[in-house]
Order: sequence, then C-alpha cells, then structure tokens
Amino acid sequence: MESTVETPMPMETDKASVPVVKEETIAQPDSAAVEIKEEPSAAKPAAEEKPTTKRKRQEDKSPAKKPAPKKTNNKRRIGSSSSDSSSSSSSDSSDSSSSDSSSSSSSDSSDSDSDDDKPIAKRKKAEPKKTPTKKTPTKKTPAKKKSEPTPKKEAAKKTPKKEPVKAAKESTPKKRSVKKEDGEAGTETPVKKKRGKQEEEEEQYKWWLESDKEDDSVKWTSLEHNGVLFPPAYEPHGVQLIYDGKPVKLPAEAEEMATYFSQYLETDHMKKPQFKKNFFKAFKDILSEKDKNNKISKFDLCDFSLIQKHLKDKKEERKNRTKEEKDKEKLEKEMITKKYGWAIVDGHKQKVGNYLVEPPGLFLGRGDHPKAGIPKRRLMPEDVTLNLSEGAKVPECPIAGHEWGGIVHNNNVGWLATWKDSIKPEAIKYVWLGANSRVKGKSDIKKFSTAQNLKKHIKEIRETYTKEMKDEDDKIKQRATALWIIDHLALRAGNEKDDESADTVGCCSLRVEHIKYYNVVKVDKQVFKNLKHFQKGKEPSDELFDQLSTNYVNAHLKGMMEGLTAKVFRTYNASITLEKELANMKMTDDMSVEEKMIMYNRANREKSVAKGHDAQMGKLDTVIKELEEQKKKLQAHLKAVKKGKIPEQPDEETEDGKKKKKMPDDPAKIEKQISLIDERIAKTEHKKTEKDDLKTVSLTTSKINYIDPRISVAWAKANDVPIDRIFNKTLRAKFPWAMDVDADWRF
DNA sequence: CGTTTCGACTCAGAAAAATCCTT
DNA sequence: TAAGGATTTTTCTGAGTCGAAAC
Repeated sequence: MESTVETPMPMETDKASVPVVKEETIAQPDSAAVEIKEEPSAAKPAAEEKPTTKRKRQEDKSPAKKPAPKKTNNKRRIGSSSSDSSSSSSSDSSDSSSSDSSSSSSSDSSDSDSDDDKPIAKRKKAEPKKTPTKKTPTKKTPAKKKSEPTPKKEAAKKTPKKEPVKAAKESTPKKRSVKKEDGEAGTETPVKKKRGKQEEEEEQYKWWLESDKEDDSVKWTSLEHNGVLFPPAYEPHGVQLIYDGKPVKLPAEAEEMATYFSQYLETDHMKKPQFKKNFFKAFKDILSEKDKNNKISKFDLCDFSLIQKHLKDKKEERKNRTKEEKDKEKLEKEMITKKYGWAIVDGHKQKVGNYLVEPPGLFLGRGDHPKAGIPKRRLMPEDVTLNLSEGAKVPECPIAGHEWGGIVHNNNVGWLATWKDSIKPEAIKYVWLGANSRVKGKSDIKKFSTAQNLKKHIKEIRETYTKEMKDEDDKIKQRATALWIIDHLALRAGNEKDDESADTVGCCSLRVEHIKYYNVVKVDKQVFKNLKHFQKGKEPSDELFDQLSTNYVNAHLKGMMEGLTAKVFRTYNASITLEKELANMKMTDDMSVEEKMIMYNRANREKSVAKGHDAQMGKLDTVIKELEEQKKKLQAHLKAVKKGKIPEQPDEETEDGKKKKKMPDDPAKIEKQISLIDERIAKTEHKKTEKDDLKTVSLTTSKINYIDPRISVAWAKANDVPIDRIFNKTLRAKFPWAMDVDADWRF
C-alpha cells in the first residue's frame, strides 16, 4: 500500500533517526476485495456440544500446583497514618453523601457505594441448598459438574470468614459525614460500628488492612449473587422499510435488525463499507429465511428513514417524560440495581460490574474491522454460566421457560458469570465485580508492587539488553532491541492475531512497513543499527522481529525478575516518571491550591510525553511534512515531464536496501498521485486534531491504569491539596487502599 | 518439549449519561 | 429559567496481555 514514504535518515547524530513505530496500520485497503466470509451471525443454535474443556478448570488445581506463593509483599502500612486516612476517606464519603442529600431515604442507589463495605457476614443465607438447580438439561453442564469436584476442600481450609478488620476510624475530622445511608442502611443491615465516643461511622470494609493471606489463586470463600439481567425482548414497532420506493413490512426479526442499523445512519460507521456490507448480508439472510419471496436484494434501494424517524421520535418522547415518569423509571432502576448490582463476597457486600448481559445489536469494531456491522445475537440464559459458591442459592432464571447454561463453583476465578461472544467465538465475556471490590483492588495493588519491584532490577535489565543488542545471535539481538523499544517507547508486547481482527500491532508484531525514519523519537544508535539489520531483505509486510514471540520475551523477563512481563514497563515508567516530575516541581507553602494543581497537571503532562503519547502527534506532523515533500517532488517531476524532458532517476537506495520507487512518466498518472497525496494530507490533518483532543483522555487512562495512586496521594498530602482535587469520585472509589499512605511515601 | 489454543483478566476508547456553564 | 451546548463522569465492550492447558 501506499504508505511507503521513506526518507533518508540523517545519520549524522548519534541519536539519529527515529524509527517511529506506528501502533496502528493503515487498514487494509483491499478489504473490500476480500469477500466476506459467511458468518452465520446470529442463528447459531446452541450447538456447542463440544465437551467443554472447561471442566478441566474445575480440576483441582490446588493440590497440584498452587503457584508458588508469590510473595508480593504488600504489607500496607497498617493503621499508620490513621489520621490522614480518616480524613481522606471521609472526604470521599462526604461527597457522595452530599449528592444524595436531596432524596433522603430512597437515596440508596447513588450512595450505595458507601455501603458496600458493611460486613454482612451474619446475614448468610441459611438454606444451604446443594446446588439444587433444576439441573439444566444442557449436556455440557452436567458433565463438567460431576467430572470434577470443585476445589471445595481448598476453600474449606481457608479460614472461614475472617472478620473484617476494624480499622480504627479514629479522629474523623469530618467534613460532615452526612448520614445518608441511614435510610437504606437502616432497612437492611444496620451495621454501623461505633467507635468509642465518636459518633457512629459507617464501617468501611478495609480489606487492604487484612492480614495478607498470600494466595491470590483463591479469590473468595463464599460468593452469592443474583445472576445477570437480560435485556427486554424485542418489541416490533411495525414501522416499515422503504424498498425501491415502496414500503415493505418486515418480519419481526428483520425489523429488529433494520432498527439496530438505523441507529447508526448518521454516524461515522456509515462511512465504512464493511459495516454496511456485513449488515446487509445478515439482513438479507434473515429476510430470505423468514420470507420466501422476499425481494429485497440491493442495499442501495433500501430506505431506512421511516425507522430512523421512529427512533428519533422515541428519543424525543423520552426526553419529554414528565417528572413522575422519570421518577418512576428511576425507582425501577434502583430496584434492579438493588437486586443485581451486588454480590456478597465472604460476607461483604460488593458492587457488581456490568450485570446486564450484552444486548443484541450490531458489532462495532474499532477502525476498519472486518466484522464490523455483523449482528450480535441475543443471549439467552442457556448461553450464560454462573459462578457462585456451592452452598449459595442459585438465582432463578430471569426468563421463563429457560435455564442457566451452567452453574460452577470455581473460587480460583473472579467472575460471576460468563458467556461466549457470538462475533468472535473464541472470545469469552465475563461479568466481574466492580472496580472497587476487594478482588479487583488486590490485583491492582499487586500490579503496582510488581512495578515497584522492577525499580530494583531495572538497572541490571537495561544493562543486559544494552549489551545483548550487540549479540551475534539474532534472536537475542531481536529480543534486546524489542525490549529497548518496549521500555522506551511504551509499546505493548504485541501478540499474534488472526486476520479476523482489527489490524493493530505491538512490538513483537511490528512489520517492516511500520518502521519509518522520522525525526520524532530519539533512538539509540545501536537500536537504529539493529532495526536496519532486521529489515534487510524483508518485505514490508514481513515481521520485523521474526524470531520473537511475546511468550519468548516474557519468559526471558521472568527469568530476570519474578512477575516481570512486558506490560510492567508501562506501569513502572509511568509511575516513576510522574513521581520524578512531581519532585521537580518546586512548591512553596504560599502557593494556592490552584497553583499547586497547575504544577500537578504539568507533571502529569511531562509524564505523558515520556510515555510516548506525544510521539504519536509528532509522527502525524512528520507524516504530513513528508507527504508535502513528496507532493512537491511529484509536481516538479510533472512539470519536467510536461516540458518533454524526462528527468533521469537514479537507482536510489533507501536505508533498508530497498529500491526506491521511481516516479511515473505519464502526466496523468502523476496528477493522480498528487491528488491522492492531497487526500492523505487532509486525512492526516484531521486525525491530528482528533488526537489532540484525545490527549486528555489518555491522561485519564494512565491515571486509572498505570500510575500508582499512592504517588498522587502522597503528593497531595505533602502539599495540602485535597484528594478530591486530583482524584474524582471514581478514582477515589477505585483506590481506597491508596488513601492511607503518608506524605513521604515513595514509589 | 515447542507451538497453538484457551481462559481469565487488564486496558482502551467510544458512547451514553450526568453535570456544569452559558445565553 | 429553560434550552442547549460543552464538559466531565460513567458505562460498556472491544482489544490486548499473559499464563496454562492442549496438541
């Protein structure tokens, strides 16, 4: 494809050139040529008779392996900064409370998050029904069930229900700890623990203060929940499609599909031919299946505007609901949340993530996904397997006449429910606990402590790969070069993917065509040399690191430090950089909070630069520049040709030894090339503005995923900046365990 | 064993919803 | 004061990572 621009790189400096690696390629232009392979989109009967291999997982892995208890030492400093902790926590509760002040009693849902912590241990369900499930007839289920006794014993041996550590909630400085939860707490578990004279504070489940039984392979001892919610059945609206100028009444199934499609009529998805094509194929299929003499066969003759209008009207209608209607709806929603939104994990009420299974609709891939537009079929209870403890009551199936696809009791995993994706059959979807749950929080802590640990090894690791970059063994050399890239450019590892997926790459899957020479990223001389070396004799579409697999790279990393994998570098670099930048910001006591915030944000910005987000931008700039240059060249060439003299084009060679393409001598062709380039310039320009806007987004992303929150908390404490200035409610909820650190905490 | 596939889990980015801000 | 637009937060699910089982 066209993207071939290669410019000679300025070899002079030693930090020379810049192989910039694009994380996303230019989509396959000819996807259109490739005929879409038949996807039995929906319809697929529940025929998964394959003797699910999952029975295996039930297998008691415990005896056998039980991975070496990695001793991630997350001994959080117990109780340490109690005072601060209280203050911070209080602050966060306060704001939730304030919000709901309005509707006192009902308030629950919103602040409910605060009560996830109430230890409800006692309120264990008495009825120890032995998986009484009216066993679903599904063949697979029974099989897996009996085939493997669940790791019961394991669970059993764990100390049953450990009491939540009561963290002393001493001095609560309080910014009014409003009592919102009273309403609901009262109704159900009035567990508030009073702390000495202090007024009762609602107890928070501070799991991070619990003695750490190291064994993260067991996620819970008891688990109960109410299953998952299914979207309501489709209700036909009877609005017609116009085909070839005439209205057509569609069979319900087809109407449903057409309706899903209609919602996207005014979106960018319509610009993707694949999207329309995939949709229409499925649409035709369902039509001819339901209606023998269906005549709809040409997409271009279809007019969905009536349906679109209908959707708009409905939206409008919804917008104009009366107050009562809104309240009623809200109430209903709250009822649902109450039922499905919580799970009880080892006696503690914890929020559930997305308890509504994915509704049917059209698949929206990112970029030019080959499967974009294919309808996702409606899930039924038979598709869903639930995970809960053995004694727990099996939730009744929410759709009459149906049964759950299976019930398992696997406490080595954290999910509550799972099903197979209908678009990508090998993909598995899950329902998890919320981000603020113990399980999720624990693994977050673990992630950051691995990154912290890397700090101790980074020097050696860097020395090693620097040395290995000169290794004569190409495989080692590739590995070392890849590590350099991962470490410096924060590229992802880059697993192998099949052609059915979006075309994006990471380090190990880089292709020759992804390497360009721009003046964007400073690259070590040796790295540059190696890159050239690995490009030699390969086609643009060949893999740059042909001998590497993520497996291999990670195995190597593991050997250098326990728990180390490619992605740890991202966490480590993001965290360490922010800490460093914060330290660089000179703060004075007389600065206002606002000024301090500016500093904080600036530090964050520096960090994001280091992470390479900016490289992306710079890359776009360079691309534009280069395109313009090429255009100029072409124009000059065109002029020359028109004058009748065909300039001689020497056989130039580019760095990687490839022959440079010559420019055509036919004026028409040249003109065409020019206009193509114009188009690309415009496109890139557009992308650039888009990226610009996204910058803040990626900042948030790294705040959520890569930066150890304790760095920010410590900074805030040291500088008297209220936590809520740097962490919004979501973040605060996600990182309660980080709030207790002292001002002098260091990553 | 080495390689491929599967399963579980994290991360990313788009869309939807909520909130804030302006006119 | 409402409309409506912009901004921020939340939800949702697609896209990755990576270890382990299967081949």
